[in-house]
Amino acid sequence: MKNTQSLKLNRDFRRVYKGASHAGGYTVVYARKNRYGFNRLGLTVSKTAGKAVVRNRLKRLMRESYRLMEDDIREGYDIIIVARNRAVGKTFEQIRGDISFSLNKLEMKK
RNA sequence: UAAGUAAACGAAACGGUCGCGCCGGUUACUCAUAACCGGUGAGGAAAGUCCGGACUCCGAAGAGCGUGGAUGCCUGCUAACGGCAGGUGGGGGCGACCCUAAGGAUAGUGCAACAGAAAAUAAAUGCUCCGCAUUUUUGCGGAGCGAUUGUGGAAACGUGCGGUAAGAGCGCACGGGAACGAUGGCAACUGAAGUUCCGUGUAAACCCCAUCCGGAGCAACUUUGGGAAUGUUAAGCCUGCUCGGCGUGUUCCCUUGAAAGGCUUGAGCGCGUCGGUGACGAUGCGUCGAGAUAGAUGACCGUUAUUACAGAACCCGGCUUAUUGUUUGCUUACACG
RNA sequence: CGGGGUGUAGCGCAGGUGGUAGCGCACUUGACUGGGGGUCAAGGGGCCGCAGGUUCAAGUCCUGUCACUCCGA
Repeated sequence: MKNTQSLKLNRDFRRVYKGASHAGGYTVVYARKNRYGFNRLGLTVSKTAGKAVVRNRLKRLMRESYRLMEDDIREGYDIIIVARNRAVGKTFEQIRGDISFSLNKLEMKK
């Protein structure tokens, strides 16, 4: 993704969790403004969601959803997408629509 | 056709648009990096982490010992193994075929509930004979005996006949078991003829015997700083030598965060040939097929008949577990020829 | 990567030295009360996570396996 880095450190995650959030049907989206000129994306899937294959599948769907709407998102924010356990087995369109709705609610779209 | 049994193979393919990790090339840039082009990119179990190794460190990892651990029929294969192959003994199945921790109970110790006379140096109820007492019934004492008796998983080799006062492998016939044993086999084992003998089970109870094992693990481990003190012994540079300097060595203090290596060419893979019943070995030719670091394989669409279990994190050989499809050999039953 | 623990009645736990598995709460029935609560009495409920083995006999011993959970690097 051309204008986005991945969010890695635990202290960064804890900082973002204090920011704005919106819970959708399958995901929860957190966002907080950062000091950089680009976005940072963190993905979280709980261990209770399933085995490694299931968790990787969810992360890929979430990353692909973000990639396709990256151009419409305002820059300079840290964003975390957390998958809820009920998202297991859902299609790409369901996940993408859920994330898009949450980002609109957070007024992250340009 | 049905049921069963043993194996083998596969784990989607092709195309289009967007996107990701690594490698190579070109261009731009001081570098980091960016763009473009090309190549490459998860499994049969990658899983569980149950064994064995490689590798690294622990001063050395060589030998011995063990109130430690593991293994446990034999022979072989292998780097090694608790794995595999072939066989032996035992067990299951009508059969194809399958299962098997399978050394030692005359080295010693322990345990065997309940029931039963008795659960391991057998004798309670009893049976027979003798003596004494007693009207009889019977009682007491002595000697002999191991047949009988609700039990029990297991009861003193089994059945029959003889024999005897009563009895008893006491003797005989048939059968069973143990030790020795010809033959065959590298061995486990086999076990002819014959001889001797016949009081249980449990070692996945302690134990004995034989064999093997040093410990920890890639978050292993290695490299990459600053300052001070000490020393000039060895190697290197400044010089041909000495001295001196740099650097190196040792010790202490600060920094506890980061980067790089380890990281993929290996007991490798494919196809032949030869040896072996086989596991496997030898050899010829060809070939390079992931290497990330919050962890790369995704989204949408088309065609064909199409998906279950499931995602590498140092590597390799096994084992176990999860799970899908196809094919083949064989067995049994039924029907037809 | 390495190490440990747990699984037994609806729930929480004993029993781990082989010999027919218990305790508390809960549940059912009855009695006391006009009724409820409470108390008392009686009772039901288990193949001890699963599979196989050793043994006369396994919750207990052995092997494999599944799930949950904790600790260390």
